[in-house]
Amino acid sequence: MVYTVGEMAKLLGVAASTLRYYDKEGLLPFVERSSGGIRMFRESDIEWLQVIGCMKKAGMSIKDIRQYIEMALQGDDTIDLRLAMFRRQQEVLKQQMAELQHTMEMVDYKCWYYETAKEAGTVDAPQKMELAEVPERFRKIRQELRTAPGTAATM
Amino acid sequence: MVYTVGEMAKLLGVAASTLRYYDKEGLLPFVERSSGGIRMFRESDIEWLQVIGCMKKAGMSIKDIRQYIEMALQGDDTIDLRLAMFRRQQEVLKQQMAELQHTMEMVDYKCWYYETAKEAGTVDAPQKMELAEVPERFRKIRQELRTAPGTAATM
DNA sequence: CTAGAACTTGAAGTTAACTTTAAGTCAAGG
DNA sequence: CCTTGACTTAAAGTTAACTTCAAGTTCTAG
Repeated sequence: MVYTVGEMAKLLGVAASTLRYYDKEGLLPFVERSSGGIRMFRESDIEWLQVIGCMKKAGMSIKDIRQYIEMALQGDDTIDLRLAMFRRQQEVLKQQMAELQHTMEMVDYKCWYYETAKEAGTVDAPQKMELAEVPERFRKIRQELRTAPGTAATM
Repeated sequence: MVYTVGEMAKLLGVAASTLRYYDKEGLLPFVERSSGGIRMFRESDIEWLQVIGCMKKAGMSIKDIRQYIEMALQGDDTIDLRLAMFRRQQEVLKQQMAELQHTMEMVDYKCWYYETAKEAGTVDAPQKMELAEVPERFRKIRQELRTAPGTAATM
C-alpha cells in the first residue's frame, strides 16, 4: 500500500503542506517518487514519520532531526552517534519534566490561592495569610514566587 | 528597594529588552516610573514577574497572560474568572505531562534500540527482532511507532 | 557641570516552522 | 480525449516572541 502526500497527511493528522515542507528541509529523503514526480509514501515510512513527530515533541529543531535522519541513512557506522543523541535527549526530557512539575506546583498553588480568595471574597485572604496558615505543600512555592530565582528564601 | 529594568532583568536572568517588550505588550502595568520616565520595579513586582514566567512555561501566550493581569488589576470581582483560568491551565498541564511521558517512552525505546544495535553491530538486530523478544515494556510503543496514530495496533 | 553608562521610544530586523499563493503538471473516471 | 481534483515547485506571507537599532534623555559620580 502506498499513499500520496495528502493521504499520508490525513493518516497522521497533519497538513500536507507540512509534509512537503519537511521533505524540502531534508527530513524525508526516504520517500520515493512516481515517474511523474509524485511522492509515494510506503507503509514503512509511517515509522519514520512517527519518530520525527516524537522528536519534534521532544523540542528538537528541524535541523537536529535532519542530522539524525542523515545519520540513520548512513547505516550502521553511526549507531554510536545515534545512541548518544537519544541519550542526550533523555536528559533533556528529564529536565523538561522537572520544569513541568514545577510549573504545575505553581498552578496548583494559584488554584488554592483563588479558592481561598473566593471563599473569603477577597484576595487579601490568601495574599496576607501568615505562612503558618498556608497549607504546608504550598509554602515552598509561595516563598519562591515572592523572591528572585536563586535567592535563598530560607535565612 | 527599587530596581531599574537592567537590574531586574539581571535578577531574573532575562534580557532587559524582554522586560521592555512585556511592558509594551501590557504585561507590566503595575510598574511605576520615576519623574524622568524610568521604570522603577519594586520588590513586590518580583512575584508578578515570577507568575508571568510560570505562565509562559505553561505555554500561555503573551495575550493570554495580559488578560490575566488585566483581571487581577480589576480586583476581587474577577476572582472566579481567575480561578477558572488556572483550573483550565491545570488540565492543559496534565495533558502536556501525559504527552511528555509518551515522548519519553519513545526515547527510552530508541535508546534500547540503539543499545541492542550497538551490541550486535547492526540495526537489523532490534529492527527485525520478533516482538516476543523485545523487552515487554517496549512492545506497546514499538507497535505504536509502526502504525498511524488512531490505528488499532491489536487485531 | 559634565562625562558616560544606562535609560527611553518607535521602528525595523530576526528566527523557526509553517502556510499560502501562483502557475503549472499528473492521473483516474466518464 | 477531457475534465477535475490532487499533485508539483518556488517564492512570498504569517505568527509569536523577541532582539537590535537609532536617536535622544536621565541619572550618577567625579
